[in-house]
Amino acid sequence: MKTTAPSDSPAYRRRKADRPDEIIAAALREFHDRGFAGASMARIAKGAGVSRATLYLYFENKEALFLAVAGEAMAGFTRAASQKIEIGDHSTEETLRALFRQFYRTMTSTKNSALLRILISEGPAMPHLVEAYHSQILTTGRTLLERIIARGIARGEVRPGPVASIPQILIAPAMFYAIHSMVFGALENLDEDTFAEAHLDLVMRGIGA
Amino acid sequence: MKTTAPSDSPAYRRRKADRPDEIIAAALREFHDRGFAGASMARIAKGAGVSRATLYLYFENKEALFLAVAGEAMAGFTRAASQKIEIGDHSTEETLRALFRQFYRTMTSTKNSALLRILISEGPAMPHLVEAYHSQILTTGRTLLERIIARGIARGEVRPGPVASIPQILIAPAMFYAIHSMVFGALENLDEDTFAEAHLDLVMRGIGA
DNA sequence: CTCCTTGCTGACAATAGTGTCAGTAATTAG
DNA sequence: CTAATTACTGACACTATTGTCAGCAAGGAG
Repeated sequence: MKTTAPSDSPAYRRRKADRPDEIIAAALREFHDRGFAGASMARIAKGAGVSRATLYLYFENKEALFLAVAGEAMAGFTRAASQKIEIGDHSTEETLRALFRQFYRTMTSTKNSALLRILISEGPAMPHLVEAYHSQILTTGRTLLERIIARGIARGEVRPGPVASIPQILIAPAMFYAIHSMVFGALENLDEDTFAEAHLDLVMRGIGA
Repeated sequence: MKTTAPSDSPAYRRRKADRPDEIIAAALREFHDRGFAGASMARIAKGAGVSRATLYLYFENKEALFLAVAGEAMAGFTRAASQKIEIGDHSTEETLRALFRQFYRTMTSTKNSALLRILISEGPAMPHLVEAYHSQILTTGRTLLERIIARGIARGEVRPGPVASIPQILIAPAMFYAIHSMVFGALENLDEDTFAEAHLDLVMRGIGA
């Protein structure tokens, strides 16, 4: 009783070009919700609107699909980041404000919070993934912050001190926020703007000259 | 050829009192390494030196064991925390220094970093666990920070401002540190003392009057 | 319209894991 | 030393999931 005429409206369409992205999108959701071990290829297939066997047509196995998902999320992250954060001729405060804003917006997108969760939960079992994230994202962000701080010191806007040697600490509140809303978002919603403002205030007073 | 005389040295000992703790300890390792779905009751049993069936003698099923593990970790956390952090008559800086030190020491213990990882990865599937953590630990910590800040303001050591309304942000760097070493510890080791010092410096300048 | 290529699927092992149970043997009581 | 108790185990049934493969049918080529 599904179709009046069996020959009309084919059971499936051939869409070789679109499949990988659709599968990756469905897989991202599943891995995000259930982690690597808990994810089921059957559910991913259903989410992507294909049969389970099709997954193996495009990805060698579950782990290959997982790495494709993570790689895609990382690519998206760096793509979004490199767009806006070029250091212009603004003050240190304005530069950091723009950087943080970008960071908050990026980290609260499902895609990147999923990447973060995945990294934390599956890290021990996937050292090459951790390594990739570390070299592709962390070191980039670190040198960026270093440049901003060095410039701030040169301009007399930033005071040299222990913080300057560990620039990563400046974005810690943003990561805290991301994780907090990821885990406790349902129970207690920290307002993003308020938090971001407090973050910038803390940092600017904390490192200001 | 295992034993010369079969009747000597029994195949197992009955140790009803010690089993639960040993099982929970083995389970903590397994859940930490593999997450809930990835954990295997067989490996936990082997780690605890008992047969798999014995686990079901003490815990109804995998989830019950998991909740026992998480509950134990939380109890240990609050036990350790409530010991030291009573607010004495020290300056705000000294109070925060002691609090942070306690926090760094606590969070880098395997037990609590495991709890954190578990919470992040299994949170969506275990809302009651998230709720328990939130009410037992987060709110306690929050009110503690609030008291410290309020006292600091009253004394003129702390400046009122946006940070004062979101006291959680003060421990964000410590959580950042915990997660960073959890995920990237093998690749890049942030020195705990250096980081803690920068943390305190950032916070004290950030909120100081 | 007919044939051919190939994207896609349903069905098939094979494996790994959970939870159960009757029975064994370690320990205690008498 | 004997009997009763019960902590503990090995083996079983069952389910869920992964990865494979021969064959069907969608859609272009001629």
